Amino acid sequence: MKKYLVIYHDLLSGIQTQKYQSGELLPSNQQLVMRYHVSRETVRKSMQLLADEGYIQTIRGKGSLVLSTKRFSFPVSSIKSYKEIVKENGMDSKNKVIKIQDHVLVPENLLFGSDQIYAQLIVRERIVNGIPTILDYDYVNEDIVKDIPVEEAENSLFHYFEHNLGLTIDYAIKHLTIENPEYEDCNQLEISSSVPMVVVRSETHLTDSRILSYTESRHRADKFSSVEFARRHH
Amino acid sequence: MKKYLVIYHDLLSGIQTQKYQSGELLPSNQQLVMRYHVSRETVRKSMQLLADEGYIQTIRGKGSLVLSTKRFSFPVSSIKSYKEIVKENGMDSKNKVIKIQDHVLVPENLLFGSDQIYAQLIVRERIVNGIPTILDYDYVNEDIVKDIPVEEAENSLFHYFEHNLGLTIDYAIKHLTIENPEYEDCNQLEISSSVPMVVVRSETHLTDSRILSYTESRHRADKFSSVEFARRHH
DNA sequence: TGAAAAAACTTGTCTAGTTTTAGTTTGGTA
DNA sequence: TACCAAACTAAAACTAGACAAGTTTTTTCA
Repeated sequence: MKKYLVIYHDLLSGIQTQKYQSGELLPSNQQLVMRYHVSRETVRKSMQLLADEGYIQTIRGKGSLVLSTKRFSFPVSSIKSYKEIVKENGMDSKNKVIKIQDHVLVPENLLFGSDQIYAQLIVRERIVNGIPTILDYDYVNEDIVKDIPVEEAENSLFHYFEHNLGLTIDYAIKHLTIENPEYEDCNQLEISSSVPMVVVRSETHLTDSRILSYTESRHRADKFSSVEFARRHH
Repeated sequence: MKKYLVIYHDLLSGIQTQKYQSGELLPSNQQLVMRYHVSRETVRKSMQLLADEGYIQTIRGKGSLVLSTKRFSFPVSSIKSYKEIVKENGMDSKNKVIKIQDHVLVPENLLFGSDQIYAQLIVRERIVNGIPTILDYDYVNEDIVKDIPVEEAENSLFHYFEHNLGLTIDYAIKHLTIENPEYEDCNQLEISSSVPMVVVRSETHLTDSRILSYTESRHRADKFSSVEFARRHH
């Protein structure tokens, strides 16, 4: 693995296990240079990543301050699989595949101007702490992935793409709106039509910019919560 | 200004003015090294910023691809003043100060566990395309900023903090939830109580990690739209 | 002419330094 | 004791290279 990622992951797990507690300083760049036998630029690359993601705040002349750890959230501005979110937040969650359908045209309202393609549709329900909370519609580009096994969809599509197929997911564009529930929402999630839905529509891309999938994620608004970290560039 | 930011801003404005169109490649690292008389690492830092923010996709062996430009949005995962958003999106918008009040305790539900502080409260209404859309409650830390002039609040608080007071805003943590409207929401925004509200509560920090302000931003959900770019780190 | 090899570019990672900027500590002086 | 300046520490920005790993173009030769 790349050196700067090794250091990044070491420090991150140190923060997550509270070896480095919030309010404390991380080891200085120079200390890490000696510990890992790398150049300072490499150490700084790791720090940059941690700072971008809101884990630390570097202060010139002082050191790198560990910020207070994040609270539970559905992340809008990072790419994580549902499995990863559940794991990070220690949630009790189940994943139910409702439907898998081959060779479906991706609906117009998910395309945002891109070309229309055929995809494999996977509909899933996320049950968080016993409550059906999210309905997910994944349209996976059939030029890239074919015949997704049900048990993989039940587990994690991202994990299947990355580990079994060797694909590298790189970036996504997400649109978030609030909408009235459809019949399907009320029916599947067992809610009244007065509960609004948070709808996140996204395009997921590979490193070569090809579109891997379109996703529509429909959340009960009353169970929706998102925490975002943002940094200002001057 | 820092060299890498000069290059970053040059390239960004080139993308925004369509001098570099989406689907095309930016000038190569080497070309930029010669054009700006800087080292390659400096050029790469600029590219890194553009890639992080979703403007380009770098492809090894090929170059830096310009991605399709973003559509209108209220950004959740970046720190921008309302003024900046309006400008970027060419919106017609008015800003009305409703109330300014000194020495107010910041409400518990905005603190997320931080210590309680006294602040100057500024309540504002954002009128987008003639429709009252957003209610903003800003609680500005009175240890840092005192006596904000009404005309500055009418214009842009961020601009006042950064340009008049020389403060450097650095990062923010934002919590997004969907809630039922309060009486004040319906009254000020002239909406029925059946329109849900998108509520964004945030802490804004300075470079030294001190909290500059707490903000509660209440949006009519039917007028809310957010586009986010997310990159996966491997 | 066609295929393979080589050259020329591209970005990615890393090194080992220098100079600048900004806090912290400390020690002397009024 | 209060305060200022100097010394110290640590990160920020930058430089000038090296080599790797891809892509594209050109050349070579069978």
